[in-house]
Amino acid sequence: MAGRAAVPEVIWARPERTGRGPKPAFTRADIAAAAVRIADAEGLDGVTMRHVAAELGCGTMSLYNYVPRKEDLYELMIDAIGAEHEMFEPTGDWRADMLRNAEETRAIMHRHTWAPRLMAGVFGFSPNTLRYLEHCLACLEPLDVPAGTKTELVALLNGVVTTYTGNAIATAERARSMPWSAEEENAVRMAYLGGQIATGAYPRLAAAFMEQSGPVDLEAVFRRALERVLDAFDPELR
Amino acid sequence: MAGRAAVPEVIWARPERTGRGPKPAFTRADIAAAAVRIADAEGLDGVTMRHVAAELGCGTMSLYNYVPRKEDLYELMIDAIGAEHEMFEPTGDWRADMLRNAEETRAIMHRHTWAPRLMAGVFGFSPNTLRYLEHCLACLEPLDVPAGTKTELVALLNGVVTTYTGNAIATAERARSMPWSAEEENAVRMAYLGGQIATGAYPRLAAAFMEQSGPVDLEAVFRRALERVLDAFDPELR
DNA sequence: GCGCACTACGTACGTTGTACGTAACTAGGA
DNA sequence: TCCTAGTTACGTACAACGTACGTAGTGCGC
Repeated sequence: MAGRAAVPEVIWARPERTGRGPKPAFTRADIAAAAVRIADAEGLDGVTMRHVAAELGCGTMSLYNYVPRKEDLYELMIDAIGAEHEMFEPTGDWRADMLRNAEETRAIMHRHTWAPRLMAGVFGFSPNTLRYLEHCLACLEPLDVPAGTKTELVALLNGVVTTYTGNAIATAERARSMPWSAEEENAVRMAYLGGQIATGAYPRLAAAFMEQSGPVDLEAVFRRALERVLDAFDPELR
Repeated sequence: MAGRAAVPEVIWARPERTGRGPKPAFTRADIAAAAVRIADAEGLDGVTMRHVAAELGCGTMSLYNYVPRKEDLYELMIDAIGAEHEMFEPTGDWRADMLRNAEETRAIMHRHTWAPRLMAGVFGFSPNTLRYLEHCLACLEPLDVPAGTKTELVALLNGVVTTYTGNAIATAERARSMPWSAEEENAVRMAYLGGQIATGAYPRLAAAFMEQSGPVDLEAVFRRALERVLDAFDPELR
């Protein structure tokens, strides 16, 4: 009975150990840690079943005892970095707390640049994701809106963080497997953009580019976006 | 001299035709259309170089004359569906216009369910992307904020649309290559979530779930998110 | 203590992106 | 006008991927 299940399966629902047979050599945490280590060092494309198995020191196919599909390995990775969230005691200032949560998410993603790409595609109700969601709801206790609105706030804020951080990181991550640097690629793209603007086909876009002096401060743009999202949920501002 | 360039390259910067040699059999539009057709019918994973070439009726490697890397094929696809934007005459009501733009983006993504996955990763300054950005800036003409703020609005709004639509679509798209339906997978995930909530480990999350009666109206959630983002940029509300 | 569920993992298959080599073709410079 | 250099076309080949399958060994529960 080695076949793969013909029915959907959530890896978190399957018990890590079922009393029978030899003791497993690794825990899920071991496997997740190995995969994260590789992704950090070599990028997400370095995370192959063979490579993770080698990192653990076991045969490739042994991995499939723990992880039925590669996608589940990704879920393990997301859950693993979810543990890096600090889950601090809420201060009573929901805005400040949520801002802190968002900044922390961003920091985690910068530590693990492959995270945005993964999070965009996975539904993700892993244990640590749930704990983080619960933590956010705790921070939002002082906010006087329906619970449903609070989850919408968390979702929207997370989405914005992922999008912004993901975009900021995407070029760097992609450049990893290329024979050129992220700066070089960026320069080429900007040169092309400049050329297009110079054609006069995009007057308003041109004006927007002329307006700014010096390079864009992505950090500030990100922070402004967060503030705006929080504004949109603040009853005192409406 | 068949080697690939050792320097970053933007496909849009390379001329489609350089007077020398035999006439190319296809245009970039042909290729993009073929790839889009396949992705619509079989999902993004169906878009392989071999498959696209077969759809065009040429040898696999001939494709590489037009598209140096597969990633560039993706850029072609994104640009192609960008042409589906309506670029209507701005009405003078920037909120209504931007709402319409966002709804249109969402509609396009629902027509091409692979789009969110692609857009998340690509920097994207394709011709049609630029035209759409210019169109948005035209719609935002009546809004009295700096041009930089306007581009931030467009970016944020687009990010929210992509995130929300992408999440809504992700499960369906993934289920395509699996032996089970999206509904089945969703049911299993929800069952797991219910079980977790029932443990009492996530009291606030549990409360949020008990609060809602019936299934979530994703459409309404999406629309509320849009309104909130627009609110956040509306000077009259601050 | 017996049997069965489980772990371990080597082998093998189908598929992917794409490097490389070769043949055919055509526009510009002589 | 012819020559030649740059293009197009595409078959072959390779390395790497996810993973199905089979077999051997292990140890818990009855």
